[in-house]
Amino acid sequence: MRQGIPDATVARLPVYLRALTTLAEDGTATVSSEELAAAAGVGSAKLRKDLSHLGSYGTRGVGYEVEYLVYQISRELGLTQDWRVVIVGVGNLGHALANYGGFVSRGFTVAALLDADDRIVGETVGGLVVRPVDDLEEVVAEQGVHIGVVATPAPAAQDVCDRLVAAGVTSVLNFAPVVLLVPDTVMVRKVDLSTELQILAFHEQRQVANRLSVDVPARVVALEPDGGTGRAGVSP
Amino acid sequence: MRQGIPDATVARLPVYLRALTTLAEDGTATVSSEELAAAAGVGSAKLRKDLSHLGSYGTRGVGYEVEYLVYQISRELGLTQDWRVVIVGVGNLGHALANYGGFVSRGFTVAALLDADDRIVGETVGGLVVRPVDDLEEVVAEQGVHIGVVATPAPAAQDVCDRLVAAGVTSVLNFAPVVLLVPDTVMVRKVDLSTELQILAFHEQRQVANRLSVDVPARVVALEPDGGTGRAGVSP
DNA sequence: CGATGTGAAGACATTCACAGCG
DNA sequence: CGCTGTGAATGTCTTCACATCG
Repeated sequence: MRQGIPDATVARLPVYLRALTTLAEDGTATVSSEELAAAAGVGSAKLRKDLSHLGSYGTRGVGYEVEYLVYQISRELGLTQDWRVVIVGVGNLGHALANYGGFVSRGFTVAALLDADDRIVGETVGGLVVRPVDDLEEVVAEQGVHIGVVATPAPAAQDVCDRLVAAGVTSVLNFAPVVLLVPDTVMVRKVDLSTELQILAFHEQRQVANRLSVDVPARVVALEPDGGTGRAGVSP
Repeated sequence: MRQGIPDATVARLPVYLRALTTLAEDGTATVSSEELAAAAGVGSAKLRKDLSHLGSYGTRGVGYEVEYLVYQISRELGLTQDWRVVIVGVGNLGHALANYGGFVSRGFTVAALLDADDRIVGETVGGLVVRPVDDLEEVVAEQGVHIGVVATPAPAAQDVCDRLVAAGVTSVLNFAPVVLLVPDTVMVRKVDLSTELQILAFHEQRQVANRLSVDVPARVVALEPDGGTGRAGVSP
């Protein structure tokens, strides 16, 4: 039950959480695994297996109590405490991030916005005054920042990341199109537009190829199980 | 050799491609799997296995020719042809996307920017005039759009997605914090800030817990930037 | 010789199918 | 009876270790 939730499960918990909060707003009190799975875009067996890693929070013959499950998942993800975030780089993307409502909504506080450009420093974005990037170490130390968001141009990203790590940040969310090198003790997650588009392009290409060879019952096409639960078009 | 490159491999090819183009700009002619793997932040065995799915493009005892490998990966990802993209929703995030340079850089053309807000329609963003969202079907049909980017507020996302799909789009990149329901024939990938932050929070929480129990040498390892599922591990 | 390419082994994740409980 | 929770089976990905070849 406890001790080590699989990474694949952790990656899906936020999706379940979102579906559950939506249900809660609609006034739904309980859900079956079937219903919740549909709302989250996964199979019901996978959902039940995922939830079983947190404990036995369902009722057989009934389902899950929405409010209770929201709390349990939130606790497991560490959202019952507040995490302070610093955003470095207030360009187009940084603006979008700073104004993103869901950011603050659950457990995350933007401690500061930093930028290297004098023309941006001093501006107010999302209710915060942009500070010079030189304040980085000071901000991290004084505000007890845990998570750094790198939204700088590519050339500056590694340097900013190094400074974040040196200042004590142990989680980094990277929007710059570079591979950040960090010590083993630091966790990095990357969000990359071109990567996503390129993955979509690959699937588009294959789909077009399949469309052309529809008439030809080549035996190589046998890879597709087809029929009922074939490829759902969802991210891995 | 051909027929079915694993999804996990496809998700990493863009990373290799980026590392390779950087190397090419620096004038490097050949790389070993060891070097390229380091630049991409993966293990060398994994890299070789990944590349082996494309074919035998290396030279034993030497390594890979950078230019040649760039071409082969690009071709495999379908980047040798041009994919037309429509961006729906030109708020903060849409602005960032429209101005994102790497967007156009390789194989992607923004066919149009659409928005439902009259105050934004008519503005010029990233060199394009924002058009009303009512033009969606027309734009998709006339420009032969393959990929739709949903950057709208959450409540509008599913509706926009439905219209994209009905108009013939078969790949969708979703930035709205909702689970989009689509037919099996359509591929959706999701980019979600809160999801990423929540996954980081989970690992932060666990790291803090580990730090408190000092005697137990449970070292948090491997961060591994990747597409889709984030994997990271804790070694026993 | 040295680095690729790859079977084989192992780790991890998903799916199945049903026992067990409310 | 209906739905959860879970062992067992299946499938997928990663890692190892070395034969192979330029």
